[in-house]
Amino acid sequence: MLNYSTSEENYIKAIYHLQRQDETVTTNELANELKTKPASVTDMMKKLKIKKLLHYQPYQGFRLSSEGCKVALGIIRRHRLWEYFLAEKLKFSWDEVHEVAEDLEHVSNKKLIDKLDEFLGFPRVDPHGDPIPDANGKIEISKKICLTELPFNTPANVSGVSDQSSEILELLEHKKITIGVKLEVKKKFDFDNSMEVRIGRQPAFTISKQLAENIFVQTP
Amino acid sequence: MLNYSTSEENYIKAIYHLQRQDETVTTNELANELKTKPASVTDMMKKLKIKKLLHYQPYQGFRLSSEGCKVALGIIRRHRLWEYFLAEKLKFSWDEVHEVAEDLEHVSNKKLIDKLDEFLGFPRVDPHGDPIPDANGKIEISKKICLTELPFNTPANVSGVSDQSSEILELLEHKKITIGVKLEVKKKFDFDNSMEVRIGRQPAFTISKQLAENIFVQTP
DNA sequence: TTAATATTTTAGCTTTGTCTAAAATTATTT
DNA sequence: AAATAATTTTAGACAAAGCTAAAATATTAA
Repeated sequence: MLNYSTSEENYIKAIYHLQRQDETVTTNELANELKTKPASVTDMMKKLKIKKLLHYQPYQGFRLSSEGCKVALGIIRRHRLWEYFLAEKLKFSWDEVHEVAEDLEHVSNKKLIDKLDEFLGFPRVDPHGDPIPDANGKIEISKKICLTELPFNTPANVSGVSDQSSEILELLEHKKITIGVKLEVKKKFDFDNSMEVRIGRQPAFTISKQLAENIFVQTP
Repeated sequence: MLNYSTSEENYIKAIYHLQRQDETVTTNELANELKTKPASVTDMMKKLKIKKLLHYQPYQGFRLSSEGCKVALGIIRRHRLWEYFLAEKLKFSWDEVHEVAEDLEHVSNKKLIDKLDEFLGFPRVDPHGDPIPDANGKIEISKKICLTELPFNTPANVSGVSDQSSEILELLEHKKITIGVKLEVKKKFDFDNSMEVRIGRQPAFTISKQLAENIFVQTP
């Protein structure tokens, strides 16, 4: 596996994330994501095409090649392991880890990352509930859905919240809803769209439509 | 505290280490240390002078300003804390940590480093026995001397070995001489320059001239 | 104290990654 | 289907950090 510059890595990672939703990524989308200019994107795309990391025909958008995907998964593995380390060991709060991991992820020493993985006990998800690729780049693809879309009686793990205000965190803490907790939906009420959910075997309790809309879960 | 590029940081760090021995650092010395060319050094010196990180008159060599020293100590703090982490937590061996820390040291997030320091229990020396500057840049200046120069009956901590061959490591392991161990010299023999040393209160034992020449110690 | 040698600096070129402005292409409307 | 609008690419510049070769300065030696 070759070595790529920080800039190249940031482009590869951004394309990987953007092409999840859409089929092919456009120049403007990527420029917007990376807070750069379309002309810079085109320059880099030419470079990454030569390195065989992506498929790209002028004016037709681009997507990662299988080699490009492998590289992206390596970067994401590093990013998420560092996020886990920062939250779990250094006691960074949930919303701080991403920014710091953005820098750490570019230190690409395979032995370092594999030993870090081992030290952390081979975690399978990062502090936001996103899956961590293993040393071979394998990743558990479990789609993140909104709690409002979870069918009845289907256990799912809480994997994140979209709003990160202190107000919502206060409420989540009170209701003992934290990342990784296993939830299932028992009832929904059409009147106000509130729902009753249950954590494990504990008694069910009610959460509002507003809260449910901000909670994301993953089914294994 | 401003932010500096990886390249600038490498120059600052190298000057810091070189000016320990000598008073003023020369272009050739620095080029040699950084495996670069004298012309590149001159370019960077002009840049660092403008940033007030060093004192420099053309053809007269250079030394760090007090601001430059502060920056250097920050880099060294990061480097040595990561070295400690790699050795202590990730179980990297002694001679592997330096190279990996060379990359990690450039991630300059103050909160990250201070939390790492706390997580590690505020270690005072790195795995080579070199002191770690604290969050304010204070460093315990204890000179590293060769075991052959240590006066009789003066306890000192083993802080490193110059040779790192497997042969010497085997011998050190056998004699239970590891980094941090407190030693004192009891006797020297002029015939072969061998010496008798003692670890703590244990019985004294003999080490050869060749071995003593490769062991460095620090007096508190 | 000149002359020869070594060191340091300058000048000019290269690469990487960015930018702006203009040209080319694609998409949308009328 | 042509005209307008939006997107994308090209062309040309710039800053950072490096290099080589030549010029300038210091040092050493005769």
